[in-house]
Amino acid sequence: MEAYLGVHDRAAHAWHGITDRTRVIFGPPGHAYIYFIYGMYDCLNFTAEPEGQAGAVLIRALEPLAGIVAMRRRRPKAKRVEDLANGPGKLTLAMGITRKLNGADLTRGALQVRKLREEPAFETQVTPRIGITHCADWPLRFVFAGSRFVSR
DNA sequence: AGGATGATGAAG
DNA sequence: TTCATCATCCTA
Repeated sequence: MEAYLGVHDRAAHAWHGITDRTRVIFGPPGHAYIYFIYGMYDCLNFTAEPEGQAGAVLIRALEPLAGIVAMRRRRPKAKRVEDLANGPGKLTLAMGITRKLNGADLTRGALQVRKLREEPAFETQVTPRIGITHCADWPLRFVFAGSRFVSR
């Protein structure tokens, strides 16, 4: 995952201020911000700041723990389980997440974030963000060190 | 290394 | 109304 900080972060969509697109980033925390990119892909973020402030976390990858058969069906090009959701566009494809869920409350409804059943077996490592041009060296990317499921 | 593919925001 | 840009993925 990667953090995007808001109006002072040139790499963040919220850098432009409140627009039709960025409205939910300025809304209450715990909601889904989903945007369309490169004419083809949706990317999933969680809003993470109080209402009125901008800040969100881009979910770049995940380790499939359930629903793997359905994920394989949605991503026939992925041969290995590691390739099902090891990128922000791949992740939304594998999960069947689209912009229809933009603004959804993550504490209830179709798309929910739950606590892990057990603590992850990895250390969290902080690195620069990837795939951007502005502020690319800011240490705002958080990965499980050594996990086979992180994005490139 | 380059193409697919279209919304977004800013400028004119 | 145009234009550059883009928090990507895939094939080569």
